[in-house]
Amino acid sequence: MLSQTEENYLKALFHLTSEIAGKTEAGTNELAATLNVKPATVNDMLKKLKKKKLIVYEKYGKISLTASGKKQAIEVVRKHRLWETFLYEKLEFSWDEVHEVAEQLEHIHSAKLIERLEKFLDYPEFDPHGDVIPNAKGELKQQERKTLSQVAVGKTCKLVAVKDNSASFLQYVVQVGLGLSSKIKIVSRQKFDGTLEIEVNGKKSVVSERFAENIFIV
Amino acid sequence: MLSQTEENYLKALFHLTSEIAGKTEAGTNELAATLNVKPATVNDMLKKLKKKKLIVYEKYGKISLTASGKKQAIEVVRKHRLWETFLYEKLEFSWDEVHEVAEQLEHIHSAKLIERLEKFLDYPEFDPHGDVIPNAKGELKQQERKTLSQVAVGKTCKLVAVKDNSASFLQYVVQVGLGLSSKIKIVSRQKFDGTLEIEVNGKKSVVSERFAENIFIV
DNA sequence: ATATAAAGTTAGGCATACCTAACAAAATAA
DNA sequence: TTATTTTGTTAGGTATGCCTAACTTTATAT
Repeated sequence: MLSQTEENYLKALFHLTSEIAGKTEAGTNELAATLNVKPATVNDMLKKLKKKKLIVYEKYGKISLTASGKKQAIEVVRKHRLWETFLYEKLEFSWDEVHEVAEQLEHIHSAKLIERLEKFLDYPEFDPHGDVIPNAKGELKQQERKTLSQVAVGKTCKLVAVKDNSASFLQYVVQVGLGLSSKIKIVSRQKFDGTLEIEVNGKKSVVSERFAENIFIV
Repeated sequence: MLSQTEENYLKALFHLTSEIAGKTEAGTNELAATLNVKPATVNDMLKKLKKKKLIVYEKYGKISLTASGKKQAIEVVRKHRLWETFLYEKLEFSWDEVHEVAEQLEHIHSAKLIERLEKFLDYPEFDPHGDVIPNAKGELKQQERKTLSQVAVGKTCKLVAVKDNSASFLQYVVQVGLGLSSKIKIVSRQKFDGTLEIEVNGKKSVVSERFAENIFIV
């Protein structure tokens, strides 16, 4: 049985290596930043997780999940999203309140509890944030993703991944105020070259069609 | 914020010093047995809890909860019993499955969660075991207890406390197969002297009226 | 009243999960 | 290509919560 901490490491690795499309490996510092601990602490845990065959990792190398590690990470994600759905739909929590409590609830160990909770919620497919809830077999229905370039003017969508992985592109993404789960509103589109005006957290930006083709949204 | 372990110590102390009527203090070994740890471990924790002013305790002395400690213990009990009710009523857990999972759920920290859960369950007064659920203020409605001698023939009741605290009596109680929460069925009563025939876990015993007057039931 | 048993305490250890400080390797920039 | 920055590692330390073994105090029994 994994500790809460181990589960959190696996979950963070899962998000770092699969939600941002294309990236299949993560680094020590990156993981440390995600978990709000120091790189030295992560290093300790990497050795432990490797010994348990939950990650693939060599000294000074990149980190990725093994099949076993990924399976357990997805189970945690599944629990998290089911609990978020419960809090939102049954206990009338607001969109922004569910996450923190679900962070705790996701670590409750009981297969029957999750099975029954899922049934009680009538087998939801998406959590309150629109993220896919993995099924009991750990299958993550691939969200059919469109790119930002395909969204109609006036619509709002959510960033779920980026296609290009280069530093220059990612820095650009950050500069526009975007990140995973950012809500993007399409303000206007130029017929000439597909240039978009978008709005993110009240801030408007103009981006090229090529940029938009590299943003996966839902 | 208390750790899960600290919460478990307070909860155990609460049960040891208030559920068995009359007893207001507990001992190190007793607490160790309840928590399935060694007395030395309990000793460490006692120092910690004392420093936090959650318990009253002197070296080689008996242990009891301070007002603050009791309040926090009751909060844990409240959470536990609300979760048990949720599992039983909403997720169709059986009577004997709820406890283990509630042991985990009771440690989730979120005032709003418990508030909303209680509302969702429509402010239940008793958990699936018939135990009183403390309200949000930590008030434990005193269960009006009858004694075993007042129960009608054919009825089944639950032992919640004993009146007499002597070793001879308690040993007798154990000998009859009774303990806290035992279910007792009244098989027959002699008109002559109130002698009862009772059934506990399928085992029948004959006890005197005086014995029955010393057993609190619900 | 004293011997024995039970209850409680202390010292020293261990694993987990965190830290800082110093260092080593790899990536980036001049 | 060498200097610098970034990234990653190691060693040694901390607090929590558990342990065993040895000891002390209190309670019980003769």
